[in-house]
Amino acid sequence: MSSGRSEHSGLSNSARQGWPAGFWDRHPAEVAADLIGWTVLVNGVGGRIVETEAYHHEDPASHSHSGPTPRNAVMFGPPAHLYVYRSYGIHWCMNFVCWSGAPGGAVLVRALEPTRGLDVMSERRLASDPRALCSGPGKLCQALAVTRDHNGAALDRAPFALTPGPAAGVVVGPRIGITKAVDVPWRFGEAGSRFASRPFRVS
DNA sequence: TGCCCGATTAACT
DNA sequence: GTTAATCGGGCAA
Repeated sequence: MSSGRSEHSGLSNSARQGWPAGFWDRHPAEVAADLIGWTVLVNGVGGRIVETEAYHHEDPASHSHSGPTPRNAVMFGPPAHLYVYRSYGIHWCMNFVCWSGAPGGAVLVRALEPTRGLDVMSERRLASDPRALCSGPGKLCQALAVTRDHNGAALDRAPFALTPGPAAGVVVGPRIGITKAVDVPWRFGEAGSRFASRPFRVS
């Protein structure tokens, strides 16, 4: 990777990335839905986002619900940055911070359709089936080698690249693995994708 | 300081 | 369907 960018074009970083103006300054559920179909790469390795979940500062299930702490501080910082946390003492999970009139919003990236660096991801995951590489928040962080070191990183700067792309359609459902606000339909996925962590209920 | 529990995963029965 | 692995955050004592 590493092309010679960073010229003084007068464009913001987000404009160079092709992000729509104000994209991140919305409710996390809107951002989460619109991120379906986009491509996220870390050092050139990654794929299309096919599953996301939204978390909001007033949402009991969100890490940001009780206000800023050392762990979730990034959620209260600028949008389009990465919030990475340890899950069950074993896995890493990554979120994209967004803004919704108040700080504390984020989108959990739950699954990717692998498109770049399949060989590297297979080595990291010790799995060859493409559907086993990024079909879960812990799995995709392992496949992309995302760890606490990336907490607070900007999405428009190396090693990250996040670019818009089309989705076949977006399906919605309740979030997974939480015990509070279990009925809020803030899980989003690409319709018909075989790379989700779990299937969406067909409506 | 100690205890409980979690935005998970893989390997079981 | 059930469960162990594993550890840091949050809260009670």
